[in-house]
Amino acid sequence: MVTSRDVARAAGVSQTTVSRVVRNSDAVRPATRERVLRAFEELGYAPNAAARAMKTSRTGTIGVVVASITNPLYPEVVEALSLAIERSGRRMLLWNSGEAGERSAIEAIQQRLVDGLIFTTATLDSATTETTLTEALRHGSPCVLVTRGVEGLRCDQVVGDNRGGAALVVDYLAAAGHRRIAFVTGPQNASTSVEREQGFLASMREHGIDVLPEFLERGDFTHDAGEAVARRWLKSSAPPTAIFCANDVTAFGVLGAARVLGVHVPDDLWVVGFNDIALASWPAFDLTTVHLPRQDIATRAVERLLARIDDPDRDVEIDRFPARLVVRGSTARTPGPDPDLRLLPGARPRG
Amino acid sequence: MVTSRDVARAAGVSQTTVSRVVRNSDAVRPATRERVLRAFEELGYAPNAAARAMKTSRTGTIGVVVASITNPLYPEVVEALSLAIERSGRRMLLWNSGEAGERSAIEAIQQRLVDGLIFTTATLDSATTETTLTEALRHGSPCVLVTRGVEGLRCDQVVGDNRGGAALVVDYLAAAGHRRIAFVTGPQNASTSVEREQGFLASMREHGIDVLPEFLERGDFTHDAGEAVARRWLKSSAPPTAIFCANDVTAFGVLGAARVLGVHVPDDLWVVGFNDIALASWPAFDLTTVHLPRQDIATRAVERLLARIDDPDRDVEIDRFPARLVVRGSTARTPGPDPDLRLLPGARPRG
DNA sequence: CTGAAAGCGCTTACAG
DNA sequence: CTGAAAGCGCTTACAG
Repeated sequence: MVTSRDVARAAGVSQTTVSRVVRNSDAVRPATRERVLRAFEELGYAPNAAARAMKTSRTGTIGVVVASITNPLYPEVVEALSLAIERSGRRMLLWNSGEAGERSAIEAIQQRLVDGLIFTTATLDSATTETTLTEALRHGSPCVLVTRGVEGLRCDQVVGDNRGGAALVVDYLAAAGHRRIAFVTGPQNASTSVEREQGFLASMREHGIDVLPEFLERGDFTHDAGEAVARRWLKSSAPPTAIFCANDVTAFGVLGAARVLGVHVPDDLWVVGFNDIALASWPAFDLTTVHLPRQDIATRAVERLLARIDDPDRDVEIDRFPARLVVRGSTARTPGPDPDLRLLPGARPRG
Repeated sequence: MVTSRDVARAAGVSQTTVSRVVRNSDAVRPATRERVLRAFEELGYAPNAAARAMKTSRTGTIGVVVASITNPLYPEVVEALSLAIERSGRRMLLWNSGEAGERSAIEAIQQRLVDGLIFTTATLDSATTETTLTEALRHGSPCVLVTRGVEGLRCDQVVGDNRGGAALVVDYLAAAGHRRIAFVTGPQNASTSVEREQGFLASMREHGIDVLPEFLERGDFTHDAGEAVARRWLKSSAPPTAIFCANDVTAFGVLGAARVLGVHVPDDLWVVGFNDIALASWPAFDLTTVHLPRQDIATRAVERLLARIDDPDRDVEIDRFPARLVVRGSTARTPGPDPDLRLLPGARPRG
């Protein structure tokens, strides 16, 4: 390995000067800098990251914890985060395995392998019980929650307006005359699922539409859950006229079931998702859904984390980004009772 | 920060002994170990990763370079790799941004931020021109190529049998009586695309089927490319009866175009992909495709990398895993001229 | 503008 | 079984 000492010898300067050139200090004479840079080239020098981290107690690495990268939402979240992290001149260490990944990430921050952690899949039990996350927060480790939040947790959080987004969907369906509206939730420990369900229920109440108990089903954010639930509903004697899913992937499963059973979308059934992932706009799905500004959320999350790393004692902040309805072919594009909905999807105020 | 020195003081032992307990050395009396472990708990000690890395010149971190995590193949590749990396007790640093990511990764290995690198998206120009990859190899940095290879490069490579997989598809289509077979390639600098095209052309020749020039189209592995090409073909006066795509995502685009144009699959058109990603089995696509053993490939790649890290001078090895045809609803499941194909997909020998 | 020296928090011979 | 000491490769006051 080539060290700064080797470079110093080759350039005929002290190791201190080499270090100054590496860090772009201006306290170096141009001619000296030149000589040192030439020695860099010749020897193929690269400063040792571990040594640097030890002195500065900064690694330049940000950890990101994801429950499952194969859920198609997360590649988009990870891409947005990695872009923001890269723009800040840092690197991304990724953990992919849910519970185990979270534990391993917490360990990493305690070992100072990363400067901070971004959790994309926090679970709601962190609000009340001791988890690896609460433990990390107690130790003062810089953490930010993104996408999924935990109300009441002393931790920076950057999320979307899930209740508002769900309400937009109900407004839209109700305005089009739907009454038999079914809802498929996600995991009960995900804030996204819980808040979307709350938004759905509250908005249905506001519109004076009953939620039939059999039209409220527990899902788990997977394609198969959506397919299974929809099969049951669509084969029943009194199926829903619209199915709203707590995420897009579940809605894809619903569309799959409809196709298999010969139920025509949107003539016989409207389907709505949540997240507006890239696949939603593919013609195979052409899914009406709720859009969240993913890149803005990711960028803000990284900003918050860097601020927290700089000043561990700053006040905790919660950012909530607005949702927007995106109307596509899985619901009728043709004018319903309220044509404004078509023209300004998501622009219509609630209530 | 709590250091091993703090723990030593609290436990009334030397810092050396603390280090021994951390590394699970057996040269510590059980009673002493107990006392030290208690001090760990009390103080919340975690060994500093940078200090350890500096002494051992091992970081326990493996870098993975991906061109685009939002191409649905790569979450599956990354998941398989991360599982294998985690099983080896190491961590994964992920770069997501193609060219820039590759450069940043190479920098990281030179700074000894990672012990080795896995490239999932090597480009063929590395065979002949100087790239960041060839530079890294020249410096003796441990690298492995997975999924995409570069023939003639002095680097461990773990890939699938792309030519053989493409031939399985042609065998299958030809046996079913197809003659008007079109092919959509991927990027010309990806070995997967090039080899699948070569396999397609060679097998078509073997079967004595002409490849019409207008039925060989350059794609780029994206959904939109598949959709655009298929729209053109399907609107022409003499469309193909089967479209074989160099990857699944392109085939999804073809299926989307068929749906939009009212072309029935598989009655009027057969569609075949390559990779067998999870989405291929969703009812929206139900895509016949070529399966590669992704987890086996990933596990082998990590093995090769760890071996290379241990012994930088060992011989370069190329592993090529067999492909298997998976027949689904985008091609007729009903018996064609050769019913064996249905019963033993992929089991039929070539030639 | 430049350099000698201390020290970041570990691991690892070495000596006992 | 235990500890004192050297040293991994940097950064950063400090002195000149």
